[in-house]
Amino acid sequence: MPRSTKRPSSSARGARARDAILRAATSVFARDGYRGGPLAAVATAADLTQPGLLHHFPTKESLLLAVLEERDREGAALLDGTEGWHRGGPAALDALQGIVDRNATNRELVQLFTVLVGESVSDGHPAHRYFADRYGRIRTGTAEAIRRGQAGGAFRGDADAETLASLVLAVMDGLQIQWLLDPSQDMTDRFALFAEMTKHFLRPAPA
Amino acid sequence: MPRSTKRPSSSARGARARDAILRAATSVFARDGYRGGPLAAVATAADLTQPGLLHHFPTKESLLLAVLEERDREGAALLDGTEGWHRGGPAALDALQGIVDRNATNRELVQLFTVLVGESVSDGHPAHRYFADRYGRIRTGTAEAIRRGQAGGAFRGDADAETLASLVLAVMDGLQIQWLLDPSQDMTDRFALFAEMTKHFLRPAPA
DNA sequence: GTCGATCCCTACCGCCCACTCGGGAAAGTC
DNA sequence: GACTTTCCCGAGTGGGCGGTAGGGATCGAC
Repeated sequence: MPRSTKRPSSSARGARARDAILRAATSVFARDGYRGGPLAAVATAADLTQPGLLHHFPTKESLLLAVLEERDREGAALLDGTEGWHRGGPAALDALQGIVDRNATNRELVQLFTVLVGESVSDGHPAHRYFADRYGRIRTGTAEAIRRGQAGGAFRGDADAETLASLVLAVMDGLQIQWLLDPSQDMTDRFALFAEMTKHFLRPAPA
Repeated sequence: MPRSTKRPSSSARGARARDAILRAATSVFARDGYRGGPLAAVATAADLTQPGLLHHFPTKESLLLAVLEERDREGAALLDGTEGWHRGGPAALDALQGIVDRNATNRELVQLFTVLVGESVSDGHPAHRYFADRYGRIRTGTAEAIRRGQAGGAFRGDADAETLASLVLAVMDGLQIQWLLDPSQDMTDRFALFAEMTKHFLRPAPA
Protein backbone atom coordinates (compact mmCIF):
# COMPACT_ATOMS: atom_id res chain seq x y z
CA MET A 1 0.00 0.00 0.00
CA PRO A 2 1.95 3.07 -1.22
CA ARG A 3 1.20 5.98 1.08
CA SER A 4 -0.51 8.27 -1.47
CA THR A 5 2.34 10.64 -2.33
CA LYS A 6 5.36 9.31 -0.57
CA ARG A 7 8.16 7.89 -2.70
CA PRO A 8 7.62 8.51 -6.41
CA SER A 9 10.56 6.29 -7.30
CA SER A 10 12.87 4.27 -5.15
CA SER A 11 14.76 1.86 -7.35
CA ALA A 12 17.91 2.88 -9.19
CA ARG A 13 16.32 2.01 -12.49
CA GLY A 14 13.38 4.26 -11.82
CA ALA A 15 15.64 7.13 -10.86
CA ARG A 16 17.57 6.74 -14.10
CA ALA A 17 14.33 6.77 -16.08
CA ARG A 18 13.11 9.85 -14.24
CA ASP A 19 16.35 11.58 -15.09
CA ALA A 20 16.16 10.68 -18.76
CA ILE A 21 12.59 11.95 -18.87
CA LEU A 22 13.54 15.28 -17.32
CA ARG A 23 16.34 15.75 -19.82
CA ALA A 24 14.08 14.83 -22.73
CA ALA A 25 11.33 17.12 -21.48
CA THR A 26 13.77 19.99 -21.19
CA SER A 27 14.63 19.53 -24.82
CA VAL A 28 11.08 19.15 -26.07
CA PHE A 29 9.58 21.98 -24.01
CA ALA A 30 12.45 24.24 -25.01
CA ARG A 31 11.74 23.62 -28.67
CA ASP A 32 7.96 23.63 -28.74
CA GLY A 33 6.81 24.91 -25.40
CA TYR A 34 4.49 23.20 -22.97
CA ARG A 35 1.37 23.43 -25.09
CA GLY A 36 3.19 22.62 -28.31
CA GLY A 37 5.37 19.80 -27.05
CA PRO A 38 3.62 16.42 -27.12
CA LEU A 39 4.15 14.00 -24.27
CA ALA A 40 4.85 11.25 -26.78
CA ALA A 41 7.85 13.19 -28.10
CA VAL A 42 9.26 13.41 -24.59
CA ALA A 43 8.65 9.72 -24.09
CA THR A 44 10.39 8.55 -27.25
CA ALA A 45 13.31 10.89 -26.58
CA ALA A 46 13.62 9.19 -23.20
CA ASP A 47 13.39 5.70 -24.79
CA LEU A 48 9.96 5.08 -23.39
CA THR A 49 6.41 4.81 -24.54
CA GLN A 50 4.00 7.50 -23.52
CA PRO A 51 2.18 5.42 -20.89
CA GLY A 52 5.59 4.40 -19.60
CA LEU A 53 6.37 8.05 -19.04
CA LEU A 54 3.09 8.64 -17.27
CA HIS A 55 4.06 6.00 -14.76
CA HIS A 56 6.72 8.37 -13.42
CA PHE A 57 4.88 11.67 -13.91
CA PRO A 58 1.13 11.13 -13.70
CA THR A 59 0.21 14.22 -15.71
CA LYS A 60 1.88 16.50 -18.21
CA GLU A 61 1.56 19.36 -15.78
CA SER A 62 3.43 17.51 -13.06
CA LEU A 63 6.23 16.86 -15.54
CA LEU A 64 6.41 20.55 -16.41
CA LEU A 65 6.73 21.60 -12.80
CA ALA A 66 9.34 18.93 -12.14
CA VAL A 67 11.41 20.19 -15.07
CA LEU A 68 11.20 23.76 -13.88
CA GLU A 69 12.13 22.97 -10.31
CA GLU A 70 15.01 20.78 -11.41
CA ARG A 71 16.53 23.32 -13.78
CA ASP A 72 15.87 26.16 -11.39
CA ARG A 73 17.56 24.40 -8.51
CA GLU A 74 20.71 23.98 -10.56
CA GLY A 75 20.80 27.66 -11.46
CA ALA A 76 20.20 28.83 -7.92
CA ALA A 77 22.98 26.61 -6.63
CA LEU A 78 25.31 28.11 -9.19
CA LEU A 79 24.76 31.64 -7.95
CA ASP A 80 24.83 30.59 -4.33
CA GLY A 81 28.19 28.94 -4.91
CA THR A 82 29.91 32.17 -5.85
CA GLU A 83 31.48 34.30 -3.21
CA GLY A 84 30.81 37.62 -4.91
CA TRP A 85 27.08 37.11 -4.72
CA HIS A 86 27.14 36.97 -0.95
CA ARG A 87 29.51 39.91 -0.74
CA GLY A 88 27.04 41.98 -2.74
CA GLY A 89 27.63 45.27 -4.51
CA PRO A 90 29.78 45.28 -7.66
CA ALA A 91 30.93 41.74 -6.95
CA ALA A 92 27.32 40.56 -7.17
CA LEU A 93 27.04 42.13 -10.61
CA ASP A 94 30.16 40.22 -11.60
CA ALA A 95 28.59 37.02 -10.33
CA LEU A 96 25.55 37.72 -12.50
CA GLN A 97 27.88 38.32 -15.41
CA GLY A 98 29.13 34.81 -14.80
CA ILE A 99 25.60 33.50 -15.09
CA VAL A 100 25.12 35.38 -18.34
CA ASP A 101 28.37 33.96 -19.72
CA ARG A 102 27.33 30.47 -18.79
CA ASN A 103 23.89 30.93 -20.30
CA ALA A 104 25.52 31.98 -23.56
CA THR A 105 26.90 28.44 -23.82
CA ASN A 106 23.63 26.71 -22.99
CA ARG A 107 21.03 27.69 -25.50
CA GLU A 108 18.58 24.96 -24.62
CA LEU A 109 18.29 26.03 -21.01
CA VAL A 110 17.83 29.68 -21.93
CA GLN A 111 15.24 28.80 -24.53
CA LEU A 112 13.36 26.61 -22.08
CA PHE A 113 12.79 29.46 -19.68
CA THR A 114 12.11 32.05 -22.35
CA VAL A 115 9.52 29.92 -24.10
CA LEU A 116 7.81 28.82 -20.90
CA VAL A 117 7.72 32.23 -19.27
CA GLY A 118 6.07 33.53 -22.41
CA GLU A 119 3.31 30.95 -22.22
CA SER A 120 2.93 31.30 -18.49
CA VAL A 121 2.03 34.96 -18.58
CA SER A 122 -1.62 33.98 -19.13
CA ASP A 123 -3.61 33.50 -15.97
CA GLY A 124 -4.72 29.93 -16.48
CA HIS A 125 -1.32 28.52 -17.40
CA PRO A 126 -0.04 25.72 -15.14
CA ALA A 127 3.27 27.50 -14.61
CA HIS A 128 1.83 30.94 -13.97
CA ARG A 129 2.05 30.80 -10.20
CA TYR A 130 5.48 29.23 -10.41
CA PHE A 131 6.97 31.99 -12.50
CA ALA A 132 5.27 34.75 -10.53
CA ASP A 133 6.79 33.33 -7.36
CA ARG A 134 10.13 32.77 -9.04
CA TYR A 135 10.46 36.36 -10.17
CA GLY A 136 9.46 37.60 -6.75
CA ARG A 137 12.13 35.41 -5.18
CA ILE A 138 14.89 36.32 -7.60
CA ARG A 139 14.05 40.00 -7.51
CA THR A 140 14.17 40.05 -3.72
CA GLY A 141 17.45 38.15 -3.70
CA THR A 142 19.01 40.54 -6.18
CA ALA A 143 17.76 43.55 -4.27
CA GLU A 144 19.37 42.19 -1.15
CA ALA A 145 22.67 41.73 -2.94
CA ILE A 146 22.48 45.36 -3.99
CA ARG A 147 21.63 46.45 -0.47
CA ARG A 148 24.61 44.55 0.87
CA GLY A 149 26.70 46.68 -1.46
CA GLN A 150 25.03 49.79 -0.14
CA ALA A 151 25.53 48.74 3.46
CA GLY A 152 29.19 48.05 2.74
CA GLY A 153 29.67 51.47 1.16
CA ALA A 154 30.47 50.13 -2.29
CA PHE A 155 27.19 51.49 -3.67
CA ARG A 156 25.68 54.81 -2.86
CA GLY A 157 22.73 54.45 -0.55
CA ASP A 158 20.04 56.67 -2.03
CA ALA A 159 19.04 54.36 -4.88
CA ASP A 160 16.07 52.02 -4.77
CA ALA A 161 17.52 48.52 -4.68
CA GLU A 162 14.21 46.88 -5.59
CA THR A 163 13.87 48.94 -8.76
CA LEU A 164 17.45 48.30 -9.74
CA ALA A 165 17.02 44.59 -9.16
CA SER A 166 14.07 44.43 -11.50
CA LEU A 167 16.11 46.29 -14.12
CA VAL A 168 18.88 43.75 -13.84
CA LEU A 169 16.47 40.87 -14.34
CA ALA A 170 14.80 42.69 -17.20
CA VAL A 171 18.10 43.16 -19.01
CA MET A 172 18.99 39.51 -18.63
CA ASP A 173 15.63 38.33 -19.95
CA GLY A 174 15.51 40.86 -22.75
CA LEU A 175 19.01 40.09 -23.97
CA GLN A 176 18.13 36.43 -23.99
CA ILE A 177 15.20 37.06 -26.28
CA GLN A 178 17.31 38.96 -28.77
CA TRP A 179 20.06 36.38 -28.61
CA LEU A 180 17.68 33.49 -29.18
CA LEU A 181 16.19 35.21 -32.19
CA ASP A 182 19.63 36.06 -33.57
CA PRO A 183 22.63 34.31 -32.02
CA SER A 184 24.99 36.95 -33.34
CA GLN A 185 23.51 39.31 -30.74
CA ASP A 186 26.01 38.70 -28.00
CA MET A 187 24.66 38.70 -24.47
CA THR A 188 28.01 38.82 -22.71
CA ASP A 189 29.26 42.13 -24.06
CA ARG A 190 25.93 43.77 -23.65
CA PHE A 191 25.35 42.73 -20.11
CA ALA A 192 28.90 43.86 -19.38
CA LEU A 193 28.04 47.35 -20.59
CA PHE A 194 24.91 47.38 -18.47
CA ALA A 195 26.89 46.26 -15.42
CA GLU A 196 29.35 49.04 -16.08
CA MET A 197 26.54 51.56 -16.37
CA THR A 198 25.05 50.34 -13.14
CA LYS A 199 28.31 50.47 -11.23
CA HIS A 200 28.93 53.93 -12.62
CA PHE A 201 25.48 55.06 -11.57
CA LEU A 202 25.83 53.59 -8.10
CA ARG A 203 29.31 54.92 -7.40
CA PRO A 204 29.16 56.52 -3.97
CA ALA A 205 29.41 60.30 -3.96
CA PRO A 206 32.91 61.41 -2.96
CA ALA A 207 33.18 62.75 0.57
CA MET B 1 -10.92 36.15 -62.37
CA PRO B 2 -9.32 37.42 -59.17
CA ARG B 3 -5.60 37.89 -59.78
CA SER B 4 -4.26 35.26 -57.28
CA THR B 5 -3.31 37.46 -54.33
CA LYS B 6 -4.65 40.86 -55.18
CA ARG B 7 -7.60 42.16 -53.21
CA PRO B 8 -8.56 39.85 -50.37
CA SER B 9 -11.61 41.95 -49.54
CA SER B 10 -13.14 44.86 -51.31
CA SER B 11 -16.63 45.36 -49.95
CA ALA B 12 -17.28 47.41 -46.85
CA ARG B 13 -18.86 44.43 -45.18
CA GLY B 14 -15.80 42.31 -45.74
CA ALA B 15 -13.52 44.99 -44.38
CA ARG B 16 -15.61 45.22 -41.23
CA ALA B 17 -15.43 41.46 -40.77
CA ARG B 18 -11.69 41.44 -41.30
CA ASP B 19 -11.36 44.10 -38.66
CA ALA B 20 -13.46 42.19 -36.14
CA ILE B 21 -11.39 39.08 -36.79
CA LEU B 22 -8.13 40.91 -36.19
CA ARG B 23 -9.41 42.32 -32.92
CA ALA B 24 -10.69 38.92 -31.81
CA ALA B 25 -7.44 37.23 -32.80
CA THR B 26 -5.45 39.77 -30.84
CA SER B 27 -7.45 38.87 -27.78
CA VAL B 28 -7.28 35.11 -28.23
CA PHE B 29 -3.60 34.95 -29.19
CA ALA B 30 -2.74 37.25 -26.29
CA ARG B 31 -4.47 34.93 -23.86
CA ASP B 32 -3.46 31.52 -25.21
CA GLY B 33 -0.76 32.13 -27.76
CA TYR B 34 -0.74 31.01 -31.35
CA ARG B 35 -0.48 27.29 -30.67
CA GLY B 36 -2.90 27.40 -27.76
CA GLY B 37 -5.52 29.68 -29.27
CA PRO B 38 -8.06 27.79 -31.38
CA LEU B 39 -9.28 29.32 -34.60
CA ALA B 40 -12.83 28.58 -33.54
CA ALA B 41 -12.43 30.83 -30.49
CA VAL B 42 -11.32 33.67 -32.72
CA ALA B 43 -14.23 33.05 -35.03
CA THR B 44 -16.91 33.06 -32.36
CA ALA B 45 -15.39 36.16 -30.77
CA ALA B 46 -15.72 37.81 -34.16
CA ASP B 47 -19.34 36.60 -34.54
CA LEU B 48 -18.44 34.11 -37.22
CA THR B 49 -18.09 30.41 -37.70
CA GLN B 50 -14.66 28.96 -38.19
CA PRO B 51 -14.99 28.38 -41.95
CA GLY B 52 -16.41 31.88 -42.19
CA LEU B 53 -13.18 33.16 -40.72
CA LEU B 54 -11.11 31.08 -43.10
CA HIS B 55 -12.80 32.84 -45.95
CA HIS B 56 -10.93 36.02 -44.99
CA PHE B 57 -7.69 34.45 -43.78
CA PRO B 58 -7.09 31.18 -45.59
CA THR B 59 -4.83 29.71 -42.90
CA LYS B 60 -4.19 30.26 -39.22
CA GLU B 61 -0.66 31.31 -40.01
CA SER B 62 -1.81 34.06 -42.36
CA LEU B 63 -4.06 35.36 -39.62
CA LEU B 64 -1.18 35.44 -37.17
CA LEU B 65 1.02 37.45 -39.49
CA ALA B 66 -1.83 39.83 -40.28
CA VAL B 67 -2.36 40.46 -36.58
CA LEU B 68 1.32 41.11 -35.98
CA GLU B 69 1.68 43.48 -38.90
CA GLU B 70 -1.46 45.36 -37.93
CA ARG B 71 -0.50 45.85 -34.29
CA ASP B 72 3.07 46.60 -35.19
CA ARG B 73 2.13 49.23 -37.71
CA GLU B 74 0.14 51.07 -35.06
CA GLY B 75 3.06 51.07 -32.65
CA ALA B 76 5.58 52.22 -35.21
CA ALA B 77 3.32 55.08 -36.24
CA LEU B 78 3.08 56.13 -32.62
CA LEU B 79 6.83 56.51 -32.23
CA ASP B 80 7.20 58.10 -35.62
CA GLY B 81 4.63 60.71 -34.66
CA THR B 82 6.69 62.06 -31.80
CA GLU B 83 9.13 64.84 -32.42
CA GLY B 84 11.64 63.75 -29.78
CA TRP B 85 12.26 60.48 -31.52
CA HIS B 86 13.51 62.23 -34.64
CA ARG B 87 15.56 64.66 -32.61
CA GLY B 88 17.33 61.75 -30.97
CA GLY B 89 19.45 61.71 -27.83
CA PRO B 90 17.69 62.23 -24.49
CA ALA B 91 14.49 63.26 -26.24
CA ALA B 92 14.35 59.86 -27.91
CA LEU B 93 14.54 58.18 -24.52
CA ASP B 94 11.65 60.37 -23.42
CA ALA B 95 9.70 59.27 -26.47
CA LEU B 96 10.33 55.66 -25.52
CA GLN B 97 9.16 56.45 -22.02
CA GLY B 98 5.93 57.56 -23.64
CA ILE B 99 5.60 54.17 -25.30
CA VAL B 100 6.20 52.44 -21.99
CA ASP B 101 3.56 54.59 -20.31
CA ARG B 102 1.06 53.79 -23.02
CA ASN B 103 1.85 50.09 -22.86
CA ALA B 104 1.13 50.15 -19.14
CA THR B 105 -2.47 50.97 -20.01
CA ASN B 106 -2.83 48.30 -22.66
CA ARG B 107 -2.18 44.94 -21.16
CA GLU B 108 -3.63 42.93 -24.01
CA LEU B 109 -1.25 44.38 -26.56
CA VAL B 110 1.77 43.86 -24.34
CA GLN B 111 0.73 40.32 -23.58
CA LEU B 112 0.21 39.57 -27.25
CA PHE B 113 3.77 40.39 -28.13
CA THR B 114 5.28 38.80 -25.04
CA VAL B 115 3.44 35.52 -25.54
CA LEU B 116 4.13 35.37 -29.26
CA VAL B 117 7.78 36.31 -29.09
CA GLY B 118 8.21 33.53 -26.55
CA GLU B 119 6.76 30.95 -28.88
CA SER B 120 8.58 32.31 -31.87
CA VAL B 121 12.14 31.80 -30.64
CA SER B 122 11.93 28.21 -31.89
CA ASP B 123 13.22 27.81 -35.39
CA GLY B 124 10.13 26.32 -36.98
CA HIS B 125 7.62 28.80 -35.61
CA PRO B 126 5.64 30.71 -38.24
CA ALA B 127 6.51 34.04 -36.64
CA HIS B 128 10.20 33.35 -36.13
CA ARG B 129 11.39 35.22 -39.18
CA TYR B 130 8.99 38.04 -38.46
CA PHE B 131 10.27 38.67 -34.94
CA ALA B 132 13.90 38.27 -35.94
CA ASP B 133 13.40 40.94 -38.60
CA ARG B 134 11.39 43.09 -36.25
CA TYR B 135 14.08 43.19 -33.59
CA GLY B 136 16.69 43.94 -36.20
CA ARG B 137 14.60 46.82 -37.47
CA ILE B 138 13.78 48.27 -34.07
CA ARG B 139 17.31 47.88 -32.79
CA THR B 140 18.71 49.69 -35.80
CA GLY B 141 16.16 52.45 -35.47
CA THR B 142 16.94 52.93 -31.81
CA ALA B 143 20.67 52.92 -32.46
CA GLU B 144 20.17 55.64 -35.02
CA ALA B 145 18.21 57.74 -32.54
CA ILE B 146 21.11 57.38 -30.13
CA ARG B 147 23.60 58.31 -32.81
CA ARG B 148 21.61 61.40 -33.66
CA GLY B 149 22.07 62.39 -30.04
CA GLN B 150 25.79 61.76 -30.32
CA ALA B 151 26.05 63.74 -33.52
CA GLY B 152 24.19 66.63 -31.90
CA GLY B 153 26.50 66.62 -28.91
CA ALA B 154 23.81 65.66 -26.39
CA PHE B 155 25.40 62.22 -25.89
CA ARG B 156 29.07 61.51 -25.59
CA GLY B 157 30.40 59.89 -28.72
CA ASP B 158 32.53 57.01 -27.52
CA ALA B 159 29.69 54.66 -26.62
CA ASP B 160 28.46 51.89 -28.88
CA ALA B 161 24.99 52.92 -30.00
CA GLU B 162 24.08 49.44 -31.19
CA THR B 163 24.84 47.86 -27.84
CA LEU B 164 22.94 50.56 -25.99
CA ALA B 165 19.98 50.13 -28.31
CA SER B 166 19.76 46.43 -27.54
CA LEU B 167 19.89 47.24 -23.83
CA VAL B 168 16.98 49.62 -24.19
CA LEU B 169 14.89 47.00 -25.96
CA ALA B 170 15.91 44.38 -23.43
CA VAL B 171 14.77 46.54 -20.53
CA MET B 172 11.42 47.20 -22.15
CA ASP B 173 10.79 43.51 -22.85
CA GLY B 174 12.03 42.36 -19.49
CA LEU B 175 9.96 44.85 -17.55
CA GLN B 176 6.90 43.76 -19.51
CA ILE B 177 7.43 40.16 -18.44
CA GLN B 178 7.63 41.08 -14.80
CA TRP B 179 4.65 43.40 -15.07
CA LEU B 180 2.50 40.78 -16.79
CA LEU B 181 3.32 38.23 -14.11
CA ASP B 182 2.64 40.74 -11.35
CA PRO B 183 0.85 43.97 -12.28
CA SER B 184 2.07 45.69 -9.15
CA GLN B 185 5.52 45.74 -10.74
CA ASP B 186 5.34 49.16 -12.31
CA MET B 187 7.00 49.55 -15.70
CA THR B 188 6.85 53.33 -15.82
CA ASP B 189 8.97 54.10 -12.76
CA ARG B 190 11.49 51.46 -13.59
CA PHE B 191 12.02 52.47 -17.15
CA ALA B 192 12.34 56.03 -15.92
CA LEU B 193 15.22 55.01 -13.69
CA PHE B 194 16.87 53.19 -16.57
CA ALA B 195 16.47 56.22 -18.81
CA GLU B 196 18.03 58.35 -16.10
CA MET B 197 20.93 55.92 -15.79
CA THR B 198 21.44 55.97 -19.52
CA LYS B 199 21.38 59.73 -19.78
CA HIS B 200 23.79 59.92 -16.87
CA PHE B 201 26.10 57.42 -18.50
CA LEU B 202 25.98 59.19 -21.85
CA ARG B 203 26.48 62.71 -20.53
CA PRO B 204 29.22 64.25 -22.67
CA ALA B 205 32.52 64.75 -20.86
CA PRO B 206 32.97 68.42 -19.91
CA ALA B 207 35.42 70.32 -22.12
C1' DG C 1 -33.76 42.26 -63.11
C1' DT C 2 -29.75 39.59 -64.18
C1' DC C 3 -25.43 38.07 -63.29
C1' DG C 4 -21.17 37.46 -61.15
C1' DA C 5 -18.53 38.10 -57.10
C1' DT C 6 -18.26 38.20 -52.28
C1' DC C 7 -19.55 36.37 -48.05
C1' DC C 8 -20.63 32.82 -44.82
C1' DC C 9 -22.79 28.52 -43.22
C1' DT C 10 -23.58 23.21 -42.22
C1' DA C 11 -21.42 19.03 -42.40
C1' DC C 12 -17.47 16.55 -42.50
C1' DC C 13 -12.54 14.61 -42.54
C1' DG C 14 -8.12 13.16 -40.82
C1' DC C 15 -5.05 13.94 -37.44
C1' DC C 16 -3.12 14.63 -32.93
C1' DC C 17 -3.39 14.79 -28.10
C1' DA C 18 -3.50 13.63 -22.94
C1' DC C 19 -4.91 10.08 -20.47
C1' DT C 20 -6.93 5.13 -19.17
C1' DC C 21 -7.09 0.04 -18.85
C1' DG C 22 -5.36 -4.27 -18.05
C1' DG C 23 -1.73 -7.11 -18.10
C1' DG C 24 2.97 -8.73 -18.06
C1' DA C 25 8.10 -8.39 -17.32
C1' DA C 26 11.65 -7.26 -14.05
C1' DA C 27 13.65 -6.48 -9.67
C1' DG C 28 13.93 -6.35 -4.89
C1' DT C 29 12.64 -8.94 -0.24
C1' DC C 30 12.31 -12.61 2.86
C1' DG D 1 11.50 -19.68 -4.80
C1' DA D 2 7.29 -17.41 -3.56
C1' DC D 3 5.53 -12.78 -3.02
C1' DT D 4 5.38 -7.96 -3.46
C1' DT D 5 6.52 -3.85 -5.58
C1' DT D 6 8.17 -1.27 -9.29
C1' DC D 7 8.34 -0.55 -13.98
C1' DC D 8 6.59 -0.38 -18.60
C1' DC D 9 3.86 -1.64 -22.77
C1' DG D 10 -0.12 -2.51 -26.43
C1' DA D 11 -4.43 -1.03 -27.33
C1' DG D 12 -7.93 2.02 -26.94
C1' DT D 13 -10.98 6.39 -25.81
C1' DG D 14 -12.90 10.86 -26.04
C1' DG D 15 -12.09 15.33 -27.27
C1' DG D 16 -10.15 19.04 -29.92
C1' DC D 17 -7.85 20.79 -33.82
C1' DG D 18 -6.98 23.03 -38.68
C1' DG D 19 -8.69 22.71 -42.93
C1' DT D 20 -12.11 21.07 -46.92
C1' DA D 21 -16.48 20.56 -49.74
C1' DG D 22 -20.32 22.37 -51.44
C1' DG D 23 -24.21 25.11 -51.38
C1' DG D 24 -27.06 29.15 -50.18
C1' DA D 25 -27.63 34.10 -49.01
C1' DT D 26 -26.21 38.89 -50.00
C1' DC D 27 -24.71 42.56 -52.65
C1' DG D 28 -22.81 45.57 -56.17
C1' DA D 29 -22.59 46.55 -61.34
C1' DC D 30 -24.88 47.20 -65.42
